[in-house]
Amino acid sequence: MFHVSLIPIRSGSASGSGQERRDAARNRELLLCAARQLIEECGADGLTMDKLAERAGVGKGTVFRRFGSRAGLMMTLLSDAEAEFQGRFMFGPPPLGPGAPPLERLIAFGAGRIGYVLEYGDLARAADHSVYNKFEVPAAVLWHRHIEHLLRAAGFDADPWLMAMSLSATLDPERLLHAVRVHGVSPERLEESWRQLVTRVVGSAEGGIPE
Amino acid sequence: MFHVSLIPIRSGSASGSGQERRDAARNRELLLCAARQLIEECGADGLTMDKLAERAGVGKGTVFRRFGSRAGLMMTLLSDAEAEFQGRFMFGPPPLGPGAPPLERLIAFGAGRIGYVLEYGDLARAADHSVYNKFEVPAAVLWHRHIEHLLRAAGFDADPWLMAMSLSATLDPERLLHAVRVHGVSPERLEESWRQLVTRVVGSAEGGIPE
DNA sequence: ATACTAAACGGACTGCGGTCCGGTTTATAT
DNA sequence: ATATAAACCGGACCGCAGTCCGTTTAGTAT
Repeated sequence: MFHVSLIPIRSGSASGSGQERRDAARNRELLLCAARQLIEECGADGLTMDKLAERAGVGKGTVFRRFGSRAGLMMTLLSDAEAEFQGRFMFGPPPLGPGAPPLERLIAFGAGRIGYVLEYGDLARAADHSVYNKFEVPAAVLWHRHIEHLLRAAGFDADPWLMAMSLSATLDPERLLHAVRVHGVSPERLEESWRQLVTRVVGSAEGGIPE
Repeated sequence: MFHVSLIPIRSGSASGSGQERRDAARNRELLLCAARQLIEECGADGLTMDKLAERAGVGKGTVFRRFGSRAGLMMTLLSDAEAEFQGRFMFGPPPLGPGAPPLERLIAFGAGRIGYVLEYGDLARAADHSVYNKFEVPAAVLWHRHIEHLLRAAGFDADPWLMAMSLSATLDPERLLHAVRVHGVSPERLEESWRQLVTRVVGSAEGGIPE
């Protein structure tokens, strides 16, 4: 398993030019630690930026300088899991990773994403809840590109970009969680419906070449 | 064109038991009028509940008692257009209304919805932006049921409920507007991609019976 | 050690959606 | 006309995300 430059999730660690100042690093750890504590106590939805600042013993400005927004904080908290998932579908073993036929990979991608969303629940939803351009977040762009690429590889040649958007919409955390929590849909049912969807979309097109 | 009981969009007019009090009716009109003014001046996103209350010359509490929330206000503002659209796809002429084969109706439904969203833009987005259960709004439930019904009629028998959810996701105002405004996608491209999607989903299933 | 600068800090402040409750108005019954 | 109760009103109030700016601090050059 490589650790080559995945898509930068967030300024999780000392990246960019120069070093990170000591106090900044200390506060970052303090904040992340306090955030995990609070989420355990109140749930992701119960975490407020004020409580976080107070718990970590820093000013509110510091919280926002570090994470930019509430959604940014949530992304940072998810960044490990996210990087792991990215690693799996980009470099991992088939059928999720390269080596399987595109359709198989699409099916596995959806299943993986469904599992991810159900595992992290509110956290994933809160991370998506950036008021504007939640579609331009690096991770989201990567998923979109990945789906688009698999569609092309599977021989789908009618506007793969838009079709990838439609497929991404299906995997939206808010919708998935709503189906599961409000309507009691099982993860297996979600996966099966996703399988139906992508299978039919890719269609009886020749099936594409494994890669 | 019938005016039989469509799905109640919002408490648009004096519904329910008894009469609406005079002052209440007056204030409702004042508020709707002021809201339209403000949207013309500042756009839907620029409308705040405080500004609205001030402009209408009523207290803030009155605004929320009337509409419940910001999203509720937006829905009320859209209720005429919404009722008209509902009337068209439920009772209007084919291919949107009954009489055409299910697949044709599905295609027409998507096109209609795309047109609707693009026409009302931010207003439609703001109406959807109810923090919780934006999926349980009566109008949304109706669309979902309609799609599900058309899927069944078209011979799709593998979890039409979830598939309707996926298709609804594609028509989400936020996504559609993002594609158009940020990526310059044309309405025609959206419609064509929707056509591809539903055609493939319904698949080479026998095609269903016109109804 | 000292002086200097850029970065980080903190908390008061703003604007927003939404709630609450004591006072007021309207319709109805007498 | 008068009493009564329910519906309605207004605006102070709350919690929250996000911003601003005067102050402090960590590294660096001398």
